Amino acid sequence: MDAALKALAEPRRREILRLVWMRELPATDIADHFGEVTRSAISQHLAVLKTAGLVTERRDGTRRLYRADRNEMKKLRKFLDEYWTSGLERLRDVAEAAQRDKEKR
Amino acid sequence: MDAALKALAEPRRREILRLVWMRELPATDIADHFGEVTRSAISQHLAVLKTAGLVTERRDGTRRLYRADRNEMKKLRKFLDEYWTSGLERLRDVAEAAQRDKEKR
DNA sequence: GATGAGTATAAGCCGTCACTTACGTAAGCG
DNA sequence: CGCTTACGTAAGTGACGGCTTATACTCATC
Repeated sequence: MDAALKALAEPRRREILRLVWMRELPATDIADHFGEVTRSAISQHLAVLKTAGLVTERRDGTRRLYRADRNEMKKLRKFLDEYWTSGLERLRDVAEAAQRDKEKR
Repeated sequence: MDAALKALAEPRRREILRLVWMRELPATDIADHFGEVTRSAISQHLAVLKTAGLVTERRDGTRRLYRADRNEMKKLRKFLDEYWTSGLERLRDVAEAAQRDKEKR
């Protein structure tokens, strides 16, 4: 989850993710979309996305086809929705704060 | 939106955000929660979160009280939900890909 | 098996980032 | 007014991240 958020923090990776959101695309086509950057750079971004689980890779001959893993994105969304409000740690922190307040009085 | 995602990529900032999710908290109390890091570091994290709009600051005497801006988080969620599927650019890309396919044949 | 297309990986550069230490500032209090 | 409390800000450092250039890999084709 940490890796996914980090991966999304990079604008170029978000753009890639969008490109392969609805269809598979070979690395070259993805790279072509970014005129001002090397294929190598894109390849590295793809590696990051793949490691983060946000993208899947399928080989077809010499080509590698990438596609967004929408399910992983769904998990991320769920994480973002629930993380802040998840119970146990929440309660512990409230207790700690109350303790501090008490001590100060 | 870019700033918000970048801010969330840092685990410590997510933890801070969780601490001030349901209640205001002065900077010192937040810093105390992280035994292994300096107050200064936390202060800098708070600045990042504030710049990203994820947190609001309210002054009370010498203290500064922080609280999560839940509305901003909502906006972020919406962005994450819609970005990949937003129409126009999507269609343009599909057209481009089709063009490439055609040229290669 | 040599050649070429499609792609990853290695090495190195440079900017950014999280961190610490040191200092500055502003509000309350004696 | 001095002192303390609660904080931010400046400066410096080490690590990391994205980039390029150069090299290696892998699969099809001849």
